[in-house]
Amino acid sequence: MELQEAKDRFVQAWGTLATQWGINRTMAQIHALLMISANALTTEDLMAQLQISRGNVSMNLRDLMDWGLVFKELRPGERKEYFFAEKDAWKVAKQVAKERRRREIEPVIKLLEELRGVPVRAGDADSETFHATIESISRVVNLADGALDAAMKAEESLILGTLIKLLR
Amino acid sequence: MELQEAKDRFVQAWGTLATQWGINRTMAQIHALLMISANALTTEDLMAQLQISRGNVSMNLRDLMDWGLVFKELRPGERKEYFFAEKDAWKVAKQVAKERRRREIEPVIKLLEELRGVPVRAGDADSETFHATIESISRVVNLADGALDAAMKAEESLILGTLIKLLR
DNA sequence: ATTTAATTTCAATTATTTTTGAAAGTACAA
DNA sequence: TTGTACTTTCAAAAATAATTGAAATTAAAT
Repeated sequence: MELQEAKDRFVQAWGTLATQWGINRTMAQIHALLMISANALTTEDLMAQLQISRGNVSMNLRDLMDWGLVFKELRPGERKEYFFAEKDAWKVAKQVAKERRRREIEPVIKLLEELRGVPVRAGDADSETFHATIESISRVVNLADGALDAAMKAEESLILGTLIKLLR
Repeated sequence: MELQEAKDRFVQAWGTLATQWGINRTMAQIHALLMISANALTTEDLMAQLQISRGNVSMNLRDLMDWGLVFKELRPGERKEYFFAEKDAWKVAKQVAKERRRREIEPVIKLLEELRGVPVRAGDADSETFHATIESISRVVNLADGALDAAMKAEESLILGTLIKLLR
């Protein structure tokens, strides 16, 4: 396989995977392309390589920067902006975990806290099931939240070591 | 808050969360409703409570059964089918992890293996970056794959214990 | 065998999300 | 200050995903 073909396959596959996880295909493709590029790229480069419009590149780059996955580089004497991505996948995973935790898990934890406060009516099967399920979900969500927090703070090697212990 | 209001809020919130994770809103709502219902529900119940069509219920129930999250109950002497969900959130999480791993992670691992096989051209910065990034992603994806596998096999208490160790 | 009570399927519709492209905005240079 | 080279914005269009509803299908009861 040629390098160019390999790159294309990677960018394509990453875009497809992203849609299955609620992430915009183009955003994932831009990110993938920046991750495998040795040099920072311009808007023009991204437009040409992914065959997409200027506006699309601009908006998705902004989102990627909001997610803390892509950065802007300004070169002295040049007007146009260059973009590059963090290439260490462990750092990327930690950043994604951090953002999803903040944006999605935290609001859910708040809702679950509220729902746990709804009074149980003893003898009412529906009320009891509701409570038991909310409690069960709370436990797991808090567990996941703690796991993400731990992973965010941990080194990759520490997680790996822990895993090996878990697996044997 | 009334029980009915609490249930509605939960079903609604779960549907919204689902869309952020690439899961169909209605599928998540049906699942949520079955999780907090003491009794198995019929297609009619789901249609009425979620205000959706028969076809929609039918298709999403099939998907939920494919995911191993919802089951069918046949009552002697009754023609219609009753549906219920696993209510233990830890078991649900394990099942989801198992399915996503099978459906999504495994194909990615296969692709990454292939891309790792593409020969590096020493001195070519783009080729070297491509390789380094693919290697880095492979490490993290395999780590996540192992973590999911471990979590699938582990008891909740074991994960919790491990987490506490990680956190201190 | 026929009727009946249900479920499933899928083409057409509707809703949602993404993308475009051109106008507006920004800011550097002359 | 005007022009130039770029970036951002956003209403409209296009693409994609979800939903409907009625016909087809299934299978239990008569």
